[in-house]
Amino acid sequence: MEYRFNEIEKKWQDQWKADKAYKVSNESAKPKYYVLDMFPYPSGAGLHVGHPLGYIASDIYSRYKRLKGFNVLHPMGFDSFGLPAEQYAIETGQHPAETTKNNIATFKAQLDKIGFCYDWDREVRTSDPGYYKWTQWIFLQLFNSYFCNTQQKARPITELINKYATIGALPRNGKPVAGVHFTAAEWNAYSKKEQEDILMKRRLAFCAYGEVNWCEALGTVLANDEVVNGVSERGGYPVEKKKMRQWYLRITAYADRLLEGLETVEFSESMKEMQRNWIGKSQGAEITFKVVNGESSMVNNESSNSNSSFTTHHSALTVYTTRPDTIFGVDFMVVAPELELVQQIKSASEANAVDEYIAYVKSRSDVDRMAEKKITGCFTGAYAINPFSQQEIPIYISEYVLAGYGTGAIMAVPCGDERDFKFAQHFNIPITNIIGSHFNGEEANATKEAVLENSGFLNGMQMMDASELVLQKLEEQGTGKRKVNYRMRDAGFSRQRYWGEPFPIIWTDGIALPLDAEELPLELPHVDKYGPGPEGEGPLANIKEWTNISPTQRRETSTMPGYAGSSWYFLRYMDPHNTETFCDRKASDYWNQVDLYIGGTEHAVGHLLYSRLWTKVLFDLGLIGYDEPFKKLLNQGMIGGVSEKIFRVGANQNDEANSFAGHSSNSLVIKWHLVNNIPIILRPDDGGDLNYYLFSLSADLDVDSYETSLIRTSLNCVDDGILDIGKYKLHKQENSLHKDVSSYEILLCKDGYYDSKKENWFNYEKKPISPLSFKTIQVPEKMSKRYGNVVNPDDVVGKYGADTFRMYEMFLGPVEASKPWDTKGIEGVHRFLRKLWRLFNDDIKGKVWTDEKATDAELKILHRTIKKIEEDTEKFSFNTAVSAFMICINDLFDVKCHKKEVLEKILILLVPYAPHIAEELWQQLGNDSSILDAQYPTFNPALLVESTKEYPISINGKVRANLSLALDLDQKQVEEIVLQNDVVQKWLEGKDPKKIIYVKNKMINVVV
RNA sequence: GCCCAUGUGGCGGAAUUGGUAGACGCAGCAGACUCAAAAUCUGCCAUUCGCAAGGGUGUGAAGGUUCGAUUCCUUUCGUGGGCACCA
Repeated sequence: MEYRFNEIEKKWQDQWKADKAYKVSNESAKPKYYVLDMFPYPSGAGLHVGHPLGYIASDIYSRYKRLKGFNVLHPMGFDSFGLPAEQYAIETGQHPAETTKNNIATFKAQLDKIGFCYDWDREVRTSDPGYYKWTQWIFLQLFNSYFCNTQQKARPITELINKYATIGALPRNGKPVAGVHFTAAEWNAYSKKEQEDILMKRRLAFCAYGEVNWCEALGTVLANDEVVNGVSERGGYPVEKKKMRQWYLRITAYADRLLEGLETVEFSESMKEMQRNWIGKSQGAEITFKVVNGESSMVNNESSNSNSSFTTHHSALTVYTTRPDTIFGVDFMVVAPELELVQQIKSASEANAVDEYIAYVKSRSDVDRMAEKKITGCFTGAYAINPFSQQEIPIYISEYVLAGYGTGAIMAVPCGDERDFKFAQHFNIPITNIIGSHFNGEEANATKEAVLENSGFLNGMQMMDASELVLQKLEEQGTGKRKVNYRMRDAGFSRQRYWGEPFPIIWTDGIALPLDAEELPLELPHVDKYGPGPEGEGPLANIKEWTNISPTQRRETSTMPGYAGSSWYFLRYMDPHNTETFCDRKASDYWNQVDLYIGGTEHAVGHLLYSRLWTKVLFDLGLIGYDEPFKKLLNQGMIGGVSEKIFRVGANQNDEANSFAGHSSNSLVIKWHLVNNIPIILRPDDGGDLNYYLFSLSADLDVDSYETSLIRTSLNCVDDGILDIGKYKLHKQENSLHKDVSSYEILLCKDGYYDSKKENWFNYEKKPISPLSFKTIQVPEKMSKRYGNVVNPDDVVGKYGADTFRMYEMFLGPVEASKPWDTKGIEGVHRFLRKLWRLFNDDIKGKVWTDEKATDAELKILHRTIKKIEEDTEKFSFNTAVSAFMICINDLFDVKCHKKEVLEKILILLVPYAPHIAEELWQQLGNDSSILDAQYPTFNPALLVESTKEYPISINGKVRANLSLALDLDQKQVEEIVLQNDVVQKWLEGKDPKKIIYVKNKMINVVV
């Protein structure tokens, strides 16, 4: 009987489904274990072989834990709201709900073929009304909460209202500031709208006008982490700054707790570091400088509610610095051009220049700014007064200072800051050196270890100590205070799109009123057109009857971003069908934190921070019992694709007269399609006729002198690294604008080696080459439909079976490592499974397993394997576990062991990795119950105890001999035996050894 | 520029945490079985000198600590990832 994996896998997948073998209960006497995968976005392209890597790892661990006696929750679902479905809808008119449904069906079919142990009864889809009802509900909890600074946690907003109505909002010390502080009486006298506006500034989900990343092409705003290098992460469209009313989550309030929480979870160091960088906490000081205007036209306006934190009059300029110790080195000030303050301090004589400069800055997009980092700026005509030296310091504006960070203004210390230094040079501002020889006048030196000079009362002090003293003085004078700053901004939470959760908010007379919980879910209305609405609003604004409830009531027309649904999905799995609450407290208490979370690093700052935030808020409000969602995070690497590339040769740089000379590499693409006899040059296989190449060009062509570039072929045209020219021509014909390919010549080139860095060939060796065999060049590249290098797991599973596929993906290397997919090695894993099969069944003889008693040697093989597999699985070292299985089967073959006593234990070890074959052979051994619930074998150390050890004997650290010695020998006995050894004698050359090192059970080293 | 990883045969990768470098697999070579192929099995497989016995060299590079270093330290180079006018 042979190993017919297709039949076996189908049979058991059906059986397990019928038996509900993966059904998980919330009631169990067993200890719980929660294994979670980052659920996929169901894209139209389906799964490729890279996706399941993490799923396989989590599946192995889940099954392992189950065998170990745990009640294991291992669910799967779909993050099914999002941009691509909507883009597709715009293009094709198909409703996102429809395409999403189809895509999910494809995904599920693909996943099921791999044999995962998901409890599909717990599946969640973020776009289901039954699911997003609770996303909306949690949003309302955020809306109805504020962050209490004394308790450092979220509290119901009603508590704040109570406080305002009874005691008001008064400063803890200092004078009340208008617009910020008020008494209870004042509060009670405010209009409803005024009260709501004040409350909005405290809500955890709030609405505000702010600069957002507006993407015109996508017709929506994007969160900071969705913008990469000034363009949208999805699609790569330009992004501009725009002031709009947006919803936000007040994640900045949780900055400290998000940082502290990292200490309590097992994430990789790099992952934690990324989150820390994103939060970007820094400690420093806010220092207030008095401002004098050049023409002394002092302004005296009330402070505005801009994003600067000005609380005093505009006769002052507050800056944020992490280096208060450099206060005497301040040679100028720089204010962000966007700040309103600029208008108030600019002097009459400079006003024109200032306005011109501001107009210039506005004209520049983020992309421009990043592309060319020019030094630009403009003097305002105003001066600031140094609070210690009382010196007048000129105030400039420049785009290098960001309005959104700190106070939007800096004190510039050119001797200690590179940017300040360059700015000073550019505008010829004299530089004060406060760090003596540390500053060479050529470039700034940001040292923290200098002794201060030219620094008034700080002279002679270490910078570190000076910081503290300056802070104290500032506080005494009331001109500054300690201040912690964060780079992180509040998270933009609205999108001008259709395919997302609608906000359960109705605008009434400009007040955002939440829906009642009973009115949820607020379902997405049906639309016919997905185009944007008027004035930058989303498609929902086009449906008047839905949007305009009454003359005074209007629905919110933006929808929630992609990360809304994924911020809490791990909770819904615990209690997916509950219609009363998002997740019953009993269920979330039972399953508690996710014990193991597996997913890619691409979500390091987005999804992980947001779900950590939501968890903390839910915890603060007493809705769940823990404030970190994920106990341990394992990052799987990305499996990349490999593109099969060939060379195209362009113009000969030296020979103008050549038939294809004179084309720049840019025009090559076109020329290649248009001009006859432009060669595609392929790296040829070994063997064949070198002259063919020279002959066909009838010239002594040196490829090195030509522009060469790599072009992709399609995987379909390549078999085992050899290009099929016929298929390739056909492929080109189908995909080319110019259907006539008859003129394309494919030529051979001398062999050489390929330098991937320079994308060029070097060092041609004169090897004979074959005119008929064309090797392609394999270049690792992202797996993408566009590149034609996608490998579908269905194909691999069809050819080798799910068990082989699972084990092979693990065998490729450590799960955390990124690597390109390469099908070549899969044969080895497949051979292993067939070999395992032959321990039970012979192709000719049929059943070969026996009931005989196992020998000690056989038990030793078994228990060595139990130990190794268990250890490796525990530490997620799945690649070495697979190799341990191979060693075990090889060993059992060597001793011809076909004994059930040994084999059935091996099968249990194998279940997590290759469940189908394990179950099949388990049943063949005569077991009635499923192997999925078998008991994990226990390792018996007694069986592996050895009495002797084959020691390597080294002389001066180099192994020269091996010697089998009893383990209970002491140093002296060992020395005697070792010295009698012939090889040792030879190396000693009659001398006495200086020293003999004997490490029990390890090695022996003789020092001569 | 800053931060974090990482570097081992033709290839993917092992190495019990300082103790026989290259497990396991792929590819390759030689052989067995077969009319043949597939499948399977056996042997070889870092490099170099040597008929062999046996030596030399070798974990990106250069130093150091140690009886002994892929592992620890210093310097340096390459690759990958993250952040990037964040004051």
